Amino acid sequence: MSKKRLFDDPCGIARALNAVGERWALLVVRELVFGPKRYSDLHRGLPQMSQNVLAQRLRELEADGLVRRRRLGPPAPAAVYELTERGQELEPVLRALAHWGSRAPLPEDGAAELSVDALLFALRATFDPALAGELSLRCQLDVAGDRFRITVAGGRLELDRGEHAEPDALLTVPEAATLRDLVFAGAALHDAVERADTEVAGDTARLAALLRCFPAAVRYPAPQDPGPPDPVSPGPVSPSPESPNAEHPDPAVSARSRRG
Amino acid sequence: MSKKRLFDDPCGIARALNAVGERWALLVVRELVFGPKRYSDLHRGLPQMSQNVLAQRLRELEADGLVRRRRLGPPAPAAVYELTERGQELEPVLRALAHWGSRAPLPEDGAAELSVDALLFALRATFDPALAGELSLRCQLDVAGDRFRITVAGGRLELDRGEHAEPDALLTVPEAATLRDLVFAGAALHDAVERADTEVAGDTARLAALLRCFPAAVRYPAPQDPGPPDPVSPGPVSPSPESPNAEHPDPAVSARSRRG
DNA sequence: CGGCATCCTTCAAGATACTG
DNA sequence: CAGTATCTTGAAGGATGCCG
Repeated sequence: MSKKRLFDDPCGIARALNAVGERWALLVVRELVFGPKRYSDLHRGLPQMSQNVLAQRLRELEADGLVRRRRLGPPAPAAVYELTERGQELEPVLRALAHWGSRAPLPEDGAAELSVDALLFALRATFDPALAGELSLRCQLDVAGDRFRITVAGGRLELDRGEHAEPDALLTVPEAATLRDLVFAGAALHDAVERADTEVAGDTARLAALLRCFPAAVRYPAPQDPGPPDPVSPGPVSPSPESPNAEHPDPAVSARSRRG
Repeated sequence: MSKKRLFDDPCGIARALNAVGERWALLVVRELVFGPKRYSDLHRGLPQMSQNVLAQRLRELEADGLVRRRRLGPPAPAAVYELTERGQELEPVLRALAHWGSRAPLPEDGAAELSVDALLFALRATFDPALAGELSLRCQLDVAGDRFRITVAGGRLELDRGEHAEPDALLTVPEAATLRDLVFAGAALHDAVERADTEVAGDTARLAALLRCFPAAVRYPAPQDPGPPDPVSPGPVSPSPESPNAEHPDPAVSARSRRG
């Protein structure tokens, strides 16, 4: 029961790091932001994390009141972990980290694949209202069997597990990498469909527009063609000031719920 | 030159943690958000961090392009560390962490004091526009010799190192703990002045109003009197979801007096 | 098979001392 | 003042075992 190593610092940042600053802790939270998961699903989303560390992080997060362990069954004696209210309040932290990290270099020799939840959270964090414009769309998304619903309206994006009653468009991809290429590597929708690993239905024009709403400064290598010339310097220092403060989601756009 | 231990995960959160996820890294960034500092000043702000780790973190942050090492002189052969543009872009991350952590429990047996920069950043992160109302104020702040300028207007707070040309109010405290008690422990301004360790000038009414704009869910123990009963449960789960803090019905703050 | 606990190795963190 | 060198402690990583 070795006591956790804590910062003896009353600063809020240090207190936050005392709860979620240990290695892997925030990635475990990331795997839980879209809903409860079982131990083995957590391990699937974080394959590089050794299981004893996963168990220990879960114990610590539970002791700190960020994660709740719930037993399902008895018919199916499975346990699931879910974020408490306090744990869900970490979403702005994850969002800020993901936004900043989306412009950080990819790890070299990166062989690991994005977990489904990581990819979908990246969409949440890197959605750009300016690129969306007046786009309004309800899209049903199926990634490797996991179903999500996307709603874009009024310059805002909502993304959760679940199903739309009447989606405007459907997108089905066999694995996370396919969607990753569509969104972050500039892969063309029709190419993916022609390779028969992707299915689309409904308003594919607006679906394609949706896929262009996520500007990743560090591009994934394009899957087949070199892609458009992207003048992003890989250097350590940000080359241009860009938009100095594109942070505050203060959309003066009034939400127009279309589609009756 | 041991290579840093990296997450092999293309997720933006993991990539961000590869840069600032190591122990102490974000606290070093915190110490630099208000401007450049020398090595010894960094060490003063983080006394519990051993020097070899500080040197290593600085090397890593510099290698990742978040921190720049700059030589001053030659008259004074001192080196300072400062955040690069990329490093300054971490402020939303720090802000989200500080906001979340301001509701986290204080470390038990906490003997350490807030660093000046940590305290001032806590003001940035926990300022509540709803509590500020229509307050408008330019305040000059002197904490243990460090000078900051605060500007509140239109429900927004600005806080930087520097001086106001024509401040509406002045506040001088000998150490960080004094300001901490005034803001987060509910200490009364006139009591601090009477103990002669604090000096105020100008519009003290609006200054007192400013000090009430920072709702900390986890209250510091009051410095001298037991203070108002604060029903904050130390339990692991947050007792009530939102804004349990009392709002002081003292809206006599809309004055617009001007000090010559 | 899912859900961990245990054992062992490796490497980062922590404390102290020391140098240009 | 601004770090580096050295040593010790302890967490992370990997494998395996156990139990319902």
